[in-house]
Amino acid sequence: MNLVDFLDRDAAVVAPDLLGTKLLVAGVGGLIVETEAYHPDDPASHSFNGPTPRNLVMFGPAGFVYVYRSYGIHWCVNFVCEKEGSASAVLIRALQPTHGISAMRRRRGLHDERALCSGPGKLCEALGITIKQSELALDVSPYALHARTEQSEIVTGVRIGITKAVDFPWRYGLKGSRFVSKRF
DNA sequence: TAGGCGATGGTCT
DNA sequence: GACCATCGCCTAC
Repeated sequence: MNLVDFLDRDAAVVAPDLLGTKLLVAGVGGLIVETEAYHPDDPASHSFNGPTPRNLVMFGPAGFVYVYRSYGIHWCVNFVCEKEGSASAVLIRALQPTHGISAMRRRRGLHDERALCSGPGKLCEALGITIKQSELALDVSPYALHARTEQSEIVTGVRIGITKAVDFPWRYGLKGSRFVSKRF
């Protein structure tokens, strides 16, 4: 697929469309089972208050990766979407591990496969994503994103862990997946 | 299974 | 100096 065309759309369209695609970082990763959309005019979005050194990549073209530190401890990874008007992105919240599971277990210090990537901070640790992997293109090594092979049923819900615009249903998950961070 | 809470540091005001 | 797009451990049931 053409990655830039795929991502250069409304975040609320891209987010559910990403479910079932395969994200790999240096060969380690799995199927995306949970995402959240963040809109340009969304008070909960990092881009809402305009560009800063941290979020600048969100104001660039679609197809790039935005990594930030959350709660001073964790890393979270976003895909930059269309920039029409301002900036938008999709937060990747959970993966179903398929590739490099032994490497993920080593990084996470965990055996339970379900807990390896069931949250934005967890999947970054499992895939080895830090600020060093921010502002890189998604279609260039070490990143790779592969189109899904079959259409999947999608469930929606309210976003998690935010304090603003809490009632927009911009959280998307693969129906019935055991690998999401919280049940819908 | 569900809810409370401490750890911890970059970013912005 | 305050704010957090979290996690994991601990309780209570």
